Amino acid sequence: MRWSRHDHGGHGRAGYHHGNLREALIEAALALIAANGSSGFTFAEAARQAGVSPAAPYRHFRDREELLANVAQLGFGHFESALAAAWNQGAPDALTALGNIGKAYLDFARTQPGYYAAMFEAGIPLNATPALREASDSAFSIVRNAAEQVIAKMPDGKRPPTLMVALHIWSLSHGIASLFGGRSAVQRTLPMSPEDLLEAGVLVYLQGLGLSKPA
Amino acid sequence: MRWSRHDHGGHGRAGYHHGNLREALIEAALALIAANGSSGFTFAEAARQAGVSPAAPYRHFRDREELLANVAQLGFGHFESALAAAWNQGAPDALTALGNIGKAYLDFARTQPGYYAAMFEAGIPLNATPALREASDSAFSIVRNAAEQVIAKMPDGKRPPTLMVALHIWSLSHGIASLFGGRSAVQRTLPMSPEDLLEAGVLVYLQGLGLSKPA
DNA sequence: TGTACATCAGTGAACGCGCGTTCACTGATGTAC
DNA sequence: TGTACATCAGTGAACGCGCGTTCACTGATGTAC
Repeated sequence: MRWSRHDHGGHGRAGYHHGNLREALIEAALALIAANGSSGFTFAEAARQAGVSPAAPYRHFRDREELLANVAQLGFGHFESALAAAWNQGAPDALTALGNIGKAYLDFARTQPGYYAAMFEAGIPLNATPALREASDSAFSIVRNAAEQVIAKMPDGKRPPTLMVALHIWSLSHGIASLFGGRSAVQRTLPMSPEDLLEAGVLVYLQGLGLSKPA
Repeated sequence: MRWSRHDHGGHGRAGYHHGNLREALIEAALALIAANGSSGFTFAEAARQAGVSPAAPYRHFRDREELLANVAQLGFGHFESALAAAWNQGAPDALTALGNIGKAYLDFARTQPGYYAAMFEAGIPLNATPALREASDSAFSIVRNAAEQVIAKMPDGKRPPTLMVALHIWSLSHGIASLFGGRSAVQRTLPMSPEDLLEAGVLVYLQGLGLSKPA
């Protein structure tokens, strides 16, 4: 956290102006959502954590929902990066890399519960903002692109629709994350890790498409 | 809605005792959740809709969460019935019947948004109540049993673990329902219906297991 | 470089609201005799 | 069949609370000249 240039050392805010309030509010919201779920976040509490009066947030966000939408949008950005890193341009091979995307999905749900809840559980419509929709689409396009490259290796006549495959992978990952990942309250107990469950599911699915892992 | 025996015709409640308050509160909660999401339900409003003072619900539920847990439990009961009906004892054949379970899953999410949200989105831990856990387990066992019967037709050495298959089907259904089903706020637009997406996914998956639909 | 001034990003007090929960109470119901 | 009484399932008033939001305001910043 950075304060305005009038900060006089470690005593917290010194200046009248915060200097970084917008980001501080987003961080506070993130922490609150991670701790208490998406409904356990209030505008007032976020202001309090940022060390600012309850009216101050209105200089930066129209209302509570606009702040939430911003958190979700940022979340999709990080999500996209995480998925892209997992894909790693298809290395070592497309099938393995696609599996890594699934693992990254679960990993994100677990390690970024604040973002994840804002993105998928807060009830914010994806088209609340054009930017939000774009961020979400970009993240999805990583999966779509991965599916495309996996499919490209199939014999010509047997290629399934890219979008469908991408949606299946996404949905399976999302379902497993929702039901067993995160430390969501639903928590059904499992005889295997969510990661293993997902990996096995993706393998079976790809086999059904006529693909199997290279030895 | 039935009132106490002191009801004197269509004028609403007449007696001092409601006679059916517990059920009326559950119905009110259900309607509120369906209309406003799981967080848009309050104890006070439920009491109001049941035509009763705000203190009355405490005669039947310890607190808001206990009422929610009851709604979720009832929901799992209806869910189980719906899945069992879709399975229809494996008719006409196990593979088709398994697909029908998936469709019933989506159908339930869409037509019973109140129950669905209480069950999966309200953040009620499954072990809030032993009865809740049991209701949830019973519903899942329908899928597990269906998977078992599908697998039973496979050649001896190639049978995958029943539980794993059941979890994959459940997860894929749940993921599609969460992302594209219901009239949830996440609503990504699709080039196909959620039902078709799920059916295709299940088919590919089963093919990956070495099964294909009988002609 | 200095000064006047517009703009920006905060303050803090106040509002109305609805919520969850409690309390002593009371009307209605059911049961023992 | 009637009466006394325990129990049950409501009432309604009140509480403290935190929220979202507004308002007129003011200190700090940046810019024109």
